[in-house]
Amino acid sequence: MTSKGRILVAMSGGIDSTVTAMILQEQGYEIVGITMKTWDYATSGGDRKETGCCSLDSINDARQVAVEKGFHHFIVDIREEFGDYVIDNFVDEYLAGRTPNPCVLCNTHIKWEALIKRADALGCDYIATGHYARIGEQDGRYFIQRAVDLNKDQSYVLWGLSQECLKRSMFPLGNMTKPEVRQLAADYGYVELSQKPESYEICFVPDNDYRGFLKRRLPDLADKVDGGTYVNTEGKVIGTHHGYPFYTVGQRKGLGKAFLEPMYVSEIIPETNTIVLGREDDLIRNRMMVGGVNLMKYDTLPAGIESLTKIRYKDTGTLSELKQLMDSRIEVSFLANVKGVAPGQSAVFYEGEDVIGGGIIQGSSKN
RNA sequence: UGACCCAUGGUGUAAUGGUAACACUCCGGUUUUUGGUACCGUCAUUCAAGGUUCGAGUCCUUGUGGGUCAA
Repeated sequence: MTSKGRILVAMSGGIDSTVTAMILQEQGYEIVGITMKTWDYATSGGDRKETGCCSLDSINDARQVAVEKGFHHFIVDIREEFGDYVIDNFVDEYLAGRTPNPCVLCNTHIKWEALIKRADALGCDYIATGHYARIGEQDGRYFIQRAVDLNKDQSYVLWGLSQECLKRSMFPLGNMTKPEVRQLAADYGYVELSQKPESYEICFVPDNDYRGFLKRRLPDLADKVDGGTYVNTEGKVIGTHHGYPFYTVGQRKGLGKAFLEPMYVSEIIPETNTIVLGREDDLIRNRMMVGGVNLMKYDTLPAGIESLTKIRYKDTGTLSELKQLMDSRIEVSFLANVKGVAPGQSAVFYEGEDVIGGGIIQGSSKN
């Protein structure tokens, strides 16, 4: 077999990772498929469903493709690490009054670490996934670039990857559109797979109800935090809520109480189980502090660098100035107002198509 | 228990005697590898009983339930 090298492909059994494997195989790589078992649906309740990145029940689908296409396939059980890290952090963050993004954590700390280790053990030069993103290189540094298909661009959730990981990662779908990928799947003979609908939820919350997940995880929580107070921006009590962990900054729906106008969660105060509600204008911010920063494109940020900063997954980004502080924090000054800056969510900095880096939002302010 | 005011969806309000409307909540959908946002949509209303009128949320009477003034 004329091989360009051995490559480890993370396969969920879904359309994207399956097509990824087949593209690379066609390009002459020797494929080693790997599927990570991160969570048991059997113990988490809810229906079985596919998800974008971690369709855990599709191990068999992945294996079948490997058999049909004639490459190796391994299953890695990382339930323990996944639980200790991603799920515990998920719960802890909500208890701290923040809004976690488990997919980012999982990519950064679980998925890629496990993949790299396996790649080494299996003698693979590269690892590949079905993410819609690209990788760029400049002055010896590697960085994520947004996908050609902006509708599917997943660069936002990949800001945490280290240089070591990036150096050895490939995203064959980064310059393709979703319709093209579907067509390819059909061309490869996987018609059913090519028509699989997209679906979405946190992979370990299959019923898409994170509040219910928290309650199942912490049986005493609901009673303990029920009956907290809503206050307005003047501090006046205007109602009661079901407990601060069940709300997120910027939230409008689900407040359970009618006010004269739309009200939004403006601030969460875990210490007193208080939620500050404000009008839409009260969500406006133009500065924020980002911690746990991972820089990709630069070793240290050029002074006064401007970036298009995203504060949530589906965000077109806001022009801003970045100022790197000593302790791996970045102070962001937005050049336009942003609304609903939620602590715990990821901030990702873009320069054109390139991801400068990212971090976790710690707090925000106005002027 | 003297006088006066009020009563409309789950909530807050609107409707010269002429098809009961708006906002918020709830629920559903679209979008989305997290949360959330945004957008679309559904359900649902005249306190009760009489009366006047071609026609009553609106006017009259009584009842009920609130509120205000009652040395």
